Amino acid sequence: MARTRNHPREGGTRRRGGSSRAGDAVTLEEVARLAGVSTITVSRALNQPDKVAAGTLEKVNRAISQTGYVPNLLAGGLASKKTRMVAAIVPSIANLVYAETMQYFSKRLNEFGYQVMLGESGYPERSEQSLLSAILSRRPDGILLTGVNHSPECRRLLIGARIPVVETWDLTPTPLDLVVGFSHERIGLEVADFIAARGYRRVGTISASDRRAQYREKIMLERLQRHGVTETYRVQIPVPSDMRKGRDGLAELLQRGLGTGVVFCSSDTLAQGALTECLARGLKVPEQIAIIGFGDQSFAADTFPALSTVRIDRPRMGRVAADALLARIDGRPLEEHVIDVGFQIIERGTT
Amino acid sequence: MARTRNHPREGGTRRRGGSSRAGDAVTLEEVARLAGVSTITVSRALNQPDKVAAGTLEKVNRAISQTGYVPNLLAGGLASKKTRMVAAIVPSIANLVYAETMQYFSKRLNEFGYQVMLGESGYPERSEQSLLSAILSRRPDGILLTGVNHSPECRRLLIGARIPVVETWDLTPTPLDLVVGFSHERIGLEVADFIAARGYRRVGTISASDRRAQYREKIMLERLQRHGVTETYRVQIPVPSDMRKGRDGLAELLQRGLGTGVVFCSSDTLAQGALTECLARGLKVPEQIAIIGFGDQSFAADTFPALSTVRIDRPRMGRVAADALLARIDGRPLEEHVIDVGFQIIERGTT
DNA sequence: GGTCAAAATGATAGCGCTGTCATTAACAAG
DNA sequence: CTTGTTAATGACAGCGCTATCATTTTGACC
Repeated sequence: MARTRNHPREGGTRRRGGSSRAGDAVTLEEVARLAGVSTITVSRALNQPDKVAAGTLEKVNRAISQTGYVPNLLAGGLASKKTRMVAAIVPSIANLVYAETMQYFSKRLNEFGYQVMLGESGYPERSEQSLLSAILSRRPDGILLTGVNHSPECRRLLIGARIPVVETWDLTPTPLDLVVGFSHERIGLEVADFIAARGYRRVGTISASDRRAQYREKIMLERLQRHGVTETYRVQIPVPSDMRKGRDGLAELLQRGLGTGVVFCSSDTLAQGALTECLARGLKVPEQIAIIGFGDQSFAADTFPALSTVRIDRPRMGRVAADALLARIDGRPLEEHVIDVGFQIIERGTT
Repeated sequence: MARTRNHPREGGTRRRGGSSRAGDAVTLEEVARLAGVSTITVSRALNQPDKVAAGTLEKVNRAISQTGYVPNLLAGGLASKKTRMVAAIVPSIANLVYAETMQYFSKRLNEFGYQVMLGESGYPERSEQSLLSAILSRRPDGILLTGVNHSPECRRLLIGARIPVVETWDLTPTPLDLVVGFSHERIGLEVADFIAARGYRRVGTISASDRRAQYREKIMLERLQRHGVTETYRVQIPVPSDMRKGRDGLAELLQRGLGTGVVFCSSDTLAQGALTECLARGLKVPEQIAIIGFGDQSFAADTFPALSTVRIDRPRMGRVAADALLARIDGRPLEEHVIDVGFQIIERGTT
């Protein structure tokens, strides 16, 4: 067969043979030839420029820009066993609290030449294990996970991968490797104390059916009981949280008998929904219904009234997770394998 | 179970040379040996199971699960020149309209065995070119871009990469390759007509300093002029948009003299901020201030009053972009290279 | 000029997989 | 019993890069 089958998809713009470049992508070898050096020198010029003489460096750089060379990190990664890529698994990127954390995480990593590959574990159709497997196939240098609960198969895969792992959004004394997060238990306790201290006698909760949210709620309710607050109403909503569910949740609490009191929501979004429902019904906030959110998302300070909430320092969590991972990847010693970024109850207008 | 490996997880102390990782990763060869077949057969069992006899397949699968083999897609990609990875560049993942689109885009691609690598172009510190370059180094099989305006260097890189490209969130008769989006011009026109038809005589805008938002605003204002609506007030805010900026924007419009009228915001988030500011000031919506958002994000229907807005079908855009890319990657013919997913003005309670 | 260490560069051998044949097995038809 | 055809499997050569070690060049110093 005389046909070349290099590019089965039709180019549209230009056919082969046009410019200096024949058929395929430029390789190191081509650059080396043009610069009159060996391939390894070009490789060094790219990765350890200080190990190459200034004149050579210049020749190489000229050859690179002349050819429009773009390194092939697949080949590089295969040879060096370093992909300069880090994977991250979050429940959903369409949830701002995770997206924001990822933004800071990626940004930090980018500064050090790493790329982040994002995976969403939120789909029930796709097991976390198959996601993890797909991700590990690309040999990331490290991986970030959300939460500390993983199936035995996942743990096995992670251990087998022998790469640094950082778990986030939770805390555990026995991390797989590293954990950067905060204590949902302490949040539950402190929110309960906060509520009790302000004298609320009736408490409602709107919580997503999310392990961590449920845990905060459970702890809070238990503590509340100890404070003598026993009139509680619970509404559970399926993920993903949105304003509608917050509105509906509040409506249901009301219908169940919560006349006045405070409502603790498992996210600011739900809280904003609850707040809106109060508004729509003409209920005074916080006089009749007080509301506490979770997350301290950017909008929390700007609702009306401004939302009282639990602040999680997501930028810091993202950055600290990135730094910890980088340190482990570089083999630098780490002071702590368990990093608590804490939280803070922010009291604004809704309580 | 021939587990000869030790427990390196403690490590971090091992110096270079000491292959704390990867040195002992299971390879195809090991699986092949255990299954008593050649490596290529294992490869086929994985990638084209129908080309392998049932018995062999079973042997191989047993060997795979015994060894805990995880394929190395770097090696596979290098050899086959197919990475089963698609890159996507969005301005910001912490902006739900993009995050959501990406969610649907990724989901579709995942179903076909592709992984998405996300890049954010929003940082001024990092040029789009360097981002693109970093991404192309990983040899994605295709790439999604946000917008249709790219620097000459970026265009060169993209053309040089010789992979399918889909541009989104805009429309152009001359896409680099494919474009899946909607017309900002038509939105500007229709919103203007909508506003004029309802008899608003005073119009304010709160727009992010984003090329597409500015363009919609410009077109709208021009058309409005033709409708004889000339009392206009414009506020421009820096990205990223948030509720605070919407509130401040509305405050500024009011201060500049917009007594009553309609305000067109470049995003639902800004609109929600504007709405909240009205609420805080006791202004009646829509009687005194009418508000139109953009995007139709999930919360738009649930604000109080519910937000009138321009709906963009993000799930569809994500899916269509994925399908188009998949078709191009597989070399399947495409009916259209320019796909308009349209938009829709949704009238709710704020107008 | 000679010596030696450091700097600069290069040759070689893979990394773990798949494309491309070539080979063998299995089996129906002549 | 050929012959031809398809199914199943394998040998081998890379893909484009970097680790490793070898070699050459440079230059500081006596």
